Amino acid sequence: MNLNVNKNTIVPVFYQIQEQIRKKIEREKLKPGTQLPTERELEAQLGVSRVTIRKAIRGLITEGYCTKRAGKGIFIADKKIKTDVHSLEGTTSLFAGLGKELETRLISRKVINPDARMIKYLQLSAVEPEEVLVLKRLRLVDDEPYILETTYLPLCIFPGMPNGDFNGSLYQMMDEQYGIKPHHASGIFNVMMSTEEDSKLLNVQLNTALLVKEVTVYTATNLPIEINKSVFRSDKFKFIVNSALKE
Amino acid sequence: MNLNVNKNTIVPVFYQIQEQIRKKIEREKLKPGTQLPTERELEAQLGVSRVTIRKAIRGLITEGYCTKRAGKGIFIADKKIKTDVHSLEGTTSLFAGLGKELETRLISRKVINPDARMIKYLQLSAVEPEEVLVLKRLRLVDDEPYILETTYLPLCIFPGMPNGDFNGSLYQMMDEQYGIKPHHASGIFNVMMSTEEDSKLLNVQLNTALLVKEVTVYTATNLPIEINKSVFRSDKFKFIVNSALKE
DNA sequence: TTATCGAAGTGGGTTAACCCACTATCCCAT
DNA sequence: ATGGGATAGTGGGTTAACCCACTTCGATAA
Repeated sequence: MNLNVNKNTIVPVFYQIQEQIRKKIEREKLKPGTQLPTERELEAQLGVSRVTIRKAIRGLITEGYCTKRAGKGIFIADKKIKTDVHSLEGTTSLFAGLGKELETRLISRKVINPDARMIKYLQLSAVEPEEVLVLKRLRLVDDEPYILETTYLPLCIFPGMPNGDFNGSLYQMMDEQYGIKPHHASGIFNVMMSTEEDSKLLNVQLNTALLVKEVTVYTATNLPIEINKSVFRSDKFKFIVNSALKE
Repeated sequence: MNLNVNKNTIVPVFYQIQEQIRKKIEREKLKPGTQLPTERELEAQLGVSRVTIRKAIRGLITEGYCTKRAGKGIFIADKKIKTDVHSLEGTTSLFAGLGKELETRLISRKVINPDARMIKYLQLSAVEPEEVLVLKRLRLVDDEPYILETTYLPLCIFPGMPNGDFNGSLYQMMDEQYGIKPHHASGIFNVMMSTEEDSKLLNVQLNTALLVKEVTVYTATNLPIEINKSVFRSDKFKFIVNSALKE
């Protein structure tokens, strides 16, 4: 690996290692898919403790440069997919555009009574709120999970929806079966650490940094039709921003 | 603090602690500004090692729930500012709208020869590229750093710019002195770990997760006038997304 | 009174050692 | 030939101990 460490400096050892590996990846001296030496090998080669090695790698994982898998090893991550932070219907069509085949796997479907937050964003009746269909779907490419998407759909707008087949494009289904077209959306974008469930489904280590986009989707007439929470693996995505400055 | 830990489970101890504190913050049982017990106190109270405590807190810091300061302690972070991922000119006006006084501190100004990336994005001459003014500016509120902004301005468009005063709104200056108005922008949005310089300037620990927006700004006639790289403290900001779906 | 220094307390970094869960492989019994 | 189980190797988690840098604040000295 050709790394070296200077202990007679204020710069933390874990940081020195992290930066050297990062630079090798950026300069493409380490290519996607390459396996790094094992933690115990790096420990011996560099003469530092395993804890320090792991601290160095953890930062690289947060930024999406590396992935780890217990029992297997540490690997250089593939290049990130650029996705537009705006385009929502993109999820299905984005991957088609990239020539990648997107698989959608339904994790769970249930009908629930909405909480205060959903009532507010979906503009449901405060007195007798309609039920909401909650879909949790995993988006995968080549059997590797990319996005965990949770969708909240008011049943008053989509009656009979709970019996649908959710392995295709949801927006196509809305259009074909209900004549409803999503038009615009607003919401927030943030960083979170993976929970146990996220980790299992997205096949990442517990407590990995993930990117979350949570938006309310409206029709052209400003009728809210969906709350969409998408959790993106940070080693798989970077986000494109296209802004028009306000007047 | 009223935390407890169960060691007879597969769920990692650090994660149990992290989740309990997170929930207390979300339920507002722990309010912004509150100081948490010291690492050594938590260690004693919970009967776990200090390393485990620190691992738990680190996740909360990445998500922006907590901040730490050597010599001082661990604190619950203030609520995040919601900022529109679109509006660029916002930086100065956003804070005005929030009733917060934004201070801009010039960190460095230099004139450089652009590299290949800048030539491409600023559409400079490939043969004899014009020089570029690089401004690094820190944006602060109440003496607390919020954003580290690096701006690349082609001197062919802004002659004489290097002698300006950069403690106000840059876009106002462009308009008043050069008659140039930013109109739209495009670029990427991502997560990164703080470098040594970032950490010092933004007053966060080395290797803290930060949010980066890097865009090229254009006039209404599609003339590129600026590359803007803004590094946001993840404990200070969440980002608003407003999308119009494409046809 | 004021400036300075140092002690105490905070988080930051590192180590060596240990046990566990997950993965792959290989060998053996069927 | 094949299924199953032991085994070795990977990362995941945790501990106790140590030293360091930064902050605070009080005691001391000018």
